[in-house]
Amino acid sequence: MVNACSDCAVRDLAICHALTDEKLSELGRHGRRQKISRGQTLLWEGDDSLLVGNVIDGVLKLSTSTWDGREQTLGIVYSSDFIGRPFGTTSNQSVTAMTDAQVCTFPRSDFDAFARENPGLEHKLLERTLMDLDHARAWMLLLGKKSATERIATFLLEMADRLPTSEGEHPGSIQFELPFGRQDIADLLGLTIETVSRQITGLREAGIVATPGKRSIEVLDREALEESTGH
Amino acid sequence: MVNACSDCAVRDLAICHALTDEKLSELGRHGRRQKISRGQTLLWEGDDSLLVGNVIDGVLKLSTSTWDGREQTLGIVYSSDFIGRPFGTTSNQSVTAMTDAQVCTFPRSDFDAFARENPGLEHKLLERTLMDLDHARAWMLLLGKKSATERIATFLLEMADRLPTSEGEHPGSIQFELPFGRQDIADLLGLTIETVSRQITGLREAGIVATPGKRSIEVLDREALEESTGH
DNA sequence: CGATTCCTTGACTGACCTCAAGTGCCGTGG
DNA sequence: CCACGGCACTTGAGGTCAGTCAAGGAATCG
Repeated sequence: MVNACSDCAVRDLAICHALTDEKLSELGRHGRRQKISRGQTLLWEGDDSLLVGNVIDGVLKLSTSTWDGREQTLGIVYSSDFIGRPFGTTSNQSVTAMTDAQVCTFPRSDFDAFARENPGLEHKLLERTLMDLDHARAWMLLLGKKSATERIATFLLEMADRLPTSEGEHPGSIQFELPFGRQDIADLLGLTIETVSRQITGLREAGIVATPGKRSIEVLDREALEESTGH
Repeated sequence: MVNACSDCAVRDLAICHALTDEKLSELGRHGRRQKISRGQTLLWEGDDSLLVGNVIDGVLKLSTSTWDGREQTLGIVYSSDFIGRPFGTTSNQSVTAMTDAQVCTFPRSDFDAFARENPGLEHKLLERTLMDLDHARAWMLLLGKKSATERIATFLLEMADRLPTSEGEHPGSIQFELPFGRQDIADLLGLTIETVSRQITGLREAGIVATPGKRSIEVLDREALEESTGH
C-alpha cells in the first residue's frame, strides 16, 4: 500500500507540511481517513476530546449552543484546516459537516504525544491557532457591536475572499457560490434567518449585490460593500 | 545586578516556566520591565506588532473598535498572562491597562527567534493560545445569542472564579472587587452602560447579589446566578 | 463646598425578533 | 407536459428587548 499521506491533497497546506516524509509516515500510522456526509456531526460539544485532525475536503462548521437550543456558529473550516482540541480533555464545540467532507483524524493522545516530539508541527499548529484566535476576536466585534447590515457585508466580503470566485455577469463583478443556506448564515452572524433574508434583499435593492441563484452571490459594488462593514 | 527573571513574581506561572534558569537569563537579556499606569495603552490596534510580553502585575484589556468608535473588549488579561501577537506582522487589538500594571516586554522579532529555538516555550504558548481561543469562542456565544441578564450572570460568575474573593457579609456568600467600572463591563459584554446598571439592579432586587460598594459584588445565591447564564 | 466622575433611573425609540403567510424552485410521478 | 408536494427563501405585521437621550443621585477630590 502506498503511504496515504505522501500523496494527500493537503500535504503542503495542512500542518503536516512541517514534517519530513519519514515523520509524516510515522504520524500517518495513527491516522484514519473518514468520509462525513452533509449534516453529520464529527465531534460533539462537551464530549471528551478524543479526536483531532485535518480537513482534506469539504466545509464544516464549529458550533455551540445554549441549554434551550439557541445555536451560535463559532467558525467555518475548509480543506487543510485543523479541527479538534489538542492538549485538553474536553471539546467545547461541535464540528458538523456543511457539505460532504473528508477528514483525516488521529486519536488525540497519539497526536499530542507526537506533536510534543515534533516542534515543527507544534509551531505550525501554534501559527494556525493564533490566526484562529485573531479571527474569533474579529468576529467578537461583529457579534458585539455591528448592525445587521454590517454583519452581512462583513460576511459577504469574507466569503468573497475565501471561496473560489468566478467573473459575474456584470462587467467587473465577481461571483461565488455559498456552501450553506440562510439559516447557517444567521447562526454565524448572530441573527435570525428573516433578518438575513431582509438584509440581502436590501443590498440587492441598493444595487450592491445580485443573487443569480438561491445560494450564489454576485458582488456588483465591492467598494460600497466594504464601506458597509463598519470596521 | 541580580538576574531580574529568576526572582520574577510570575516565574512559575507565565510561559517562562518552561525554561531552565540558563535559558531564562538568555531570554531575559532581550526583556524589559515596564510600568503602565491605569488607562495607558501599550499596544494599538492596527500598528505593527513590535512587542510581546508577559503581564507581571495588574489587569489589562484587549480591545478593538469600529471606524465610528464603537468599542468591543476582546479579553481581560491578568498577571502571568501573555500579551501581543507573536509570529505576525500586525496587532489586531489594542492593549490598555485597566489598573496600574507592570509588564515584561520583548521585541517581537527577538522573542520569535528565541521561541523557535525553545520548543518548551512554544508549547506553553500554544496551550495558552488554545485556552484563549476556547475563551474567545465561549464569548462569541454570549455576544451572539445571550440576553442581557444572561451576559451579566456569565460575567459575574467568571469574575467570581478569576478574581481573589473573600467571604461576604451574609453567611455562605462570597465577595469580590471588580477591577473596572460599568462602562468596561458594557464594552466586554456588548451592552450599554445603562443596560449593565439596570441588570445589576435587577439581580440585586431579586436577592441574587448585593453591591456593598460601587465596584464590589457579593454573590448571595450562586445557584440562581448559574441558572441565569443560559449555557 | 463646588466640580468632576461614575452610577442609577426614567421615558421613549428603534432595530431586530417572532409569528404567520406567501412565493418560487425543484424533483417526482401521473 | 403538467400537477403536486416539499423545502428554502421572502415578505409582512406586530411585539419586545436593549439602545438612546436626559436627568438625577452619590462618591471623591481639590
